[in-house]
Amino acid sequence: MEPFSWSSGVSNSDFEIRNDGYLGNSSIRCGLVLDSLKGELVEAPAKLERKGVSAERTIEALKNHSEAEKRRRARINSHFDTLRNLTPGAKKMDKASLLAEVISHLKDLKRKTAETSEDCAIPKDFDEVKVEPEDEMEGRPYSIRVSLSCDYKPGLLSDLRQALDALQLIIMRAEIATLGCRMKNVFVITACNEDKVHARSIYQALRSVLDKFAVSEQFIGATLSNKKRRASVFIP
Amino acid sequence: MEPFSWSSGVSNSDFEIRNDGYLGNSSIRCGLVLDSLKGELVEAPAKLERKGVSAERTIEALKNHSEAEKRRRARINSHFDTLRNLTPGAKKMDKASLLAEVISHLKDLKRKTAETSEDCAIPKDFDEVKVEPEDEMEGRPYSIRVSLSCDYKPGLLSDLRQALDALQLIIMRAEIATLGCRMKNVFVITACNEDKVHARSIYQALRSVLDKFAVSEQFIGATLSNKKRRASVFIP
DNA sequence: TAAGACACGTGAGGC
DNA sequence: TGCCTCACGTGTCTT
Repeated sequence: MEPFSWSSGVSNSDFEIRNDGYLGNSSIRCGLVLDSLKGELVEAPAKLERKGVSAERTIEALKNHSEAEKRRRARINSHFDTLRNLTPGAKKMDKASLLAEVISHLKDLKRKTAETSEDCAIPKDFDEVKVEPEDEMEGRPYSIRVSLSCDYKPGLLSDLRQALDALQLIIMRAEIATLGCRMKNVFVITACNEDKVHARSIYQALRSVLDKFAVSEQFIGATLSNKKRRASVFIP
Repeated sequence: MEPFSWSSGVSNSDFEIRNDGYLGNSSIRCGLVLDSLKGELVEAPAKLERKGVSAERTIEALKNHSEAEKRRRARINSHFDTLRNLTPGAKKMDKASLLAEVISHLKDLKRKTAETSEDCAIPKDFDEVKVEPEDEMEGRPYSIRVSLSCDYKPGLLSDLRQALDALQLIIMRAEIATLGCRMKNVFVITACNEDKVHARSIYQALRSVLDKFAVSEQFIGATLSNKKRRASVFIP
């Protein structure tokens, strides 16, 4: 039993015809390819024999084509290499995994930059206290990032600092951004001792400081704070 | 004149032999390939005829192979699509250009994050005043980024502020980071009127403020009216 | 042996 | 027509 047959398209006469000095593109091959749908070897679609094209020109074109394709592959692969070099730990990684890694890296960086610019750039219009774990602080584990937006008030910062001191926390980093009368404050803190830092108590301590200042404002009067509030609107 | 010859390896007997039910991997092809170095069609290197392998198994293997390769290509291409989607303005871009774009984007983001973390994170050990153009501020053109590291001193910030006010500058953004006794300060500023901002005069104004405090430290012990001064510090 | 990754040469299709 | 990009099936090397 024969699974396929040579007889149909690849007869001797076929070869003789194709050997007369004029070649179609695919007549270099014998014309048998695997048809993966049918699962058998079939005759390749017959090409027109171009009567006006010489074999030399066809070979020349074919050579140019394959060389151009080679250059294209080289170009792409050099970019792959570059990516491998500037992606940490992605050396000797196959193309698919490398691309996946690059994608996640890209998303990561995008997220991080968005976060940092949100972090420090512009105080929010509304008051906010945020307490979240900070994973990437070298050395100290269990450090915590606190960010809060509020109106600027004299004495508020030192009160905040005292509140954190009372909880026996070390301030690793402090950033303050102001815009108009608004203020944004970012702390990175760890515990003095090796105890775990309790986000909830930090939040409550800071919140109560802010509340204290908010209450004091109610007695001062609304006209001043209105003016201040308006000041925060006029700059991007 | 014939540029190549069919006679050498692809005789009729060759085909008959290869049609006996046992095929080597490449015997499906006729065995003629383009040698791009010599620029002619040459006989492909002859494969061993594996006597123990049936044609069915070979076809099966070939099918599996090509399908696996298809899956691999699909995997890679889907990553290319993902990259196209999350790279701004890289829709409908060919693979090489896309990769180049991704690479420059990646470098850009890396540089930006490094800059911002250098910007704001930790005050330098040595005193420094840096004045540089800020390109990416929306709305306002000709804005300038000023960053300076120095020891924290009471009253220094308000003096800096007065110095900038004297130059008729608007403070768009102010960030302050402290670590121990050191302080880092980043301002983004533009001119009040439409005049071009002069980096040199800004630098000199800030430098003279720092110099003043450096000198005054030699005479005074810096213990005086700490709290009062600190209260007036953070208003842009 | 089998499965995976890669480079290759080729055909198709877009300007 | 020529040049370019892409998908395809294949040969080869590695695990």
